[in-house]
Amino acid sequence: MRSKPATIKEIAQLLNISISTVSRALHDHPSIGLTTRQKVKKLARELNYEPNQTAIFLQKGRTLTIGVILPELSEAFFSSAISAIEDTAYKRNYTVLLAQSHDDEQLEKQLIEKMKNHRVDGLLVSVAKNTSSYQHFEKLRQYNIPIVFFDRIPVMQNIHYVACDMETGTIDAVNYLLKKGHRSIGMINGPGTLFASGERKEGYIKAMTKNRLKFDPSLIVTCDLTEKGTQKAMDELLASKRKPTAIVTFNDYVALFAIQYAKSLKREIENNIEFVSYANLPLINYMENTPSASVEQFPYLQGQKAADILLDLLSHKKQNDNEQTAYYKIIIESQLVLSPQGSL
Amino acid sequence: MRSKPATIKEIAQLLNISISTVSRALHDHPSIGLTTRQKVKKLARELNYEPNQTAIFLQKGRTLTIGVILPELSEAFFSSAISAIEDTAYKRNYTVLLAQSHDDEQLEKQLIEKMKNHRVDGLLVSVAKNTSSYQHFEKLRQYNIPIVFFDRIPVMQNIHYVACDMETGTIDAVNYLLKKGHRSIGMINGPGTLFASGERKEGYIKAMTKNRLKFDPSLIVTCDLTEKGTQKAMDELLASKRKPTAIVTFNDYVALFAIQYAKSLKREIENNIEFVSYANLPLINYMENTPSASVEQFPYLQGQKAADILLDLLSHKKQNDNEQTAYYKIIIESQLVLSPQGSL
DNA sequence: TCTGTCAACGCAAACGTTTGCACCAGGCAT
DNA sequence: ATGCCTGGTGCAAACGTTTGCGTTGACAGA
Repeated sequence: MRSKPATIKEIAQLLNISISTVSRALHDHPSIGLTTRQKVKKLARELNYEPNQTAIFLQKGRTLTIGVILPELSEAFFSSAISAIEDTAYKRNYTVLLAQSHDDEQLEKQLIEKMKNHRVDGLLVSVAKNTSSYQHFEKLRQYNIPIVFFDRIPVMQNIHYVACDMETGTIDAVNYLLKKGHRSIGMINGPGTLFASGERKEGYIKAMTKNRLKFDPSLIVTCDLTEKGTQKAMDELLASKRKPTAIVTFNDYVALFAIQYAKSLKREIENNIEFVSYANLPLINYMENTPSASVEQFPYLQGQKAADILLDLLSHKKQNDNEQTAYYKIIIESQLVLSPQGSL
Repeated sequence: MRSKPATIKEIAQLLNISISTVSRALHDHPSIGLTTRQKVKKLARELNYEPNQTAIFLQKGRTLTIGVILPELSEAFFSSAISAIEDTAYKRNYTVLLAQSHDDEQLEKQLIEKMKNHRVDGLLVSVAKNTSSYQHFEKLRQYNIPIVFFDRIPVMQNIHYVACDMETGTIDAVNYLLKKGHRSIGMINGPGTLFASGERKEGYIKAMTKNRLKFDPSLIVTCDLTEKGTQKAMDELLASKRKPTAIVTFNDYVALFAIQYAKSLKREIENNIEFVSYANLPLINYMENTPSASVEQFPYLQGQKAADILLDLLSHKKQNDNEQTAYYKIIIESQLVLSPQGSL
């Protein structure tokens, strides 16, 4: 019947008491008499009263809202992460404000602004793949809006983040290939700007040296993660003196591009290259010509942890406020999983 | 340096002018002199002023925010839809508040409440699969918060929705198979409780009868969408008198299970069965042994349309306000798309 | 000189809450 | 009787904006 939601004010008028009394009654403030309290609550129920959050936000300076900015919602990895984030936020009575950067640095900056305007209490960010300057993140620090990064971590000091340690997974992956007899193992890595690229490289090198194998830099090439970029990377790799018989690729997409490209070359050798990748496609299990193993990155877990950290940060905010000393740096161990079909 | 964002008030004090002048200056109100306007804007830029949305919301009664409630974010269909929704909302300067119901009716109700408290301007909903009562939706009507449903539509009068018509797509699929010479076409359908199953069945029957072929009920089997269920369904189908040479499956997962199972049988005939499915896996393009065609449901388009409708509704709100007469009922025609690799 | 016009600006209410403080009656001890 | 506490309540400021209306001052026309 009513088109506008009931307000505390109306309740007060109807009951002939003051606004503050109503407010306190609804919050079970001890200084309100039992009878008034009950009267207020009763009427509130009848009027279907619901507090206007926007007013509360303005008054309290907190919105019970966290912003999430990530590159692409439709990517399996991120949709899984956002699912986790929403779940844990919901449990702590927070709501999530969503935005995707489409891997565009400019857009990412705008979104940060927007989130700030919306006065989110905190931010969860997986940075765009070609973001190179981090001022927009720094800026938020001045406003005391905590950020927790996940998966795609910027190269910054003093930040909270949760990421998956690709190094151990990579070591496992290389060891796995070595054990299968491969001696020349290539790697198609991501852009050097990504933290994740560094880890993969480190893992690769460590695994090689630990196995007393010499590390050939020409066996690691980078690419921009596009199909064309992958093909270029493959060309480089195949042109190297020590043609790799196995290749570790930056992610499943790159793996698929590379595999298709290798097949298109129609040469026996290229066709028999064994691939290992990093899991982000749920479907990999259903496919043929998949990488023979994948390094699992646990997107749901990452999202969950990141949200947990942020919410913890928010609930402890009063205490340490600006004297931020400790930074969360959660590392989830990646894990090598063999494809069901086994090797090629 | 400053921990709190600058306010309009501070600008006013620093410039020794009134708050209202600052506000108007920032909005290019004609009654403000050029010089003051420039002074204000300059200082605002220097102070890094950003309007506090929560205050504006309170004052204007609109939040420039839309809520989205859907069953499961990590499902490819929905993650694609939400991606579209976010994109179109962003273009119109809206932000999306996200929540997933996990197909739980109770949770869905709570989320609706929460969205209402957050004063979202409108709502986009894909209802939980076992939601049976719709009062929580009705209630919103009283508060004049428009809802647009998409994909999963409740059985209600006078609602806005956008959905995909599976029937035509199914007809196309069957016709396609008939044209390729198949005469015995099987169907592995979903549970009878799903609306979507009914549509598929209808389409199948219509296509058959329209082509003057008799409809053999034993060629339609249902399954619970699991791998085991699919295999059972396949067994039923293969045991039927008229062994199908082509099969339409409820979705891509079922198709993959069925294809793998068929291959495992290692018999020439089973191995040559042609499959057509309903697209929900983005990856199908990268795979071998895929269905030779898919009925596309356009999740991105559905999300986009639904968001468009909602935003239109919101922008025209003043005019018609409560005298809602016309309801958007958008049906997107599903469409048969052939796999890139062509048929098997 | 007076009136009217108009550009430029300020006042204050309003949006819905929360909360520190003041207030008042009644009861109790001194 | 005076003082003091205390349970119960109201006042009013504050959060940051927007906006209808009122107020200036200058300047043109008479």
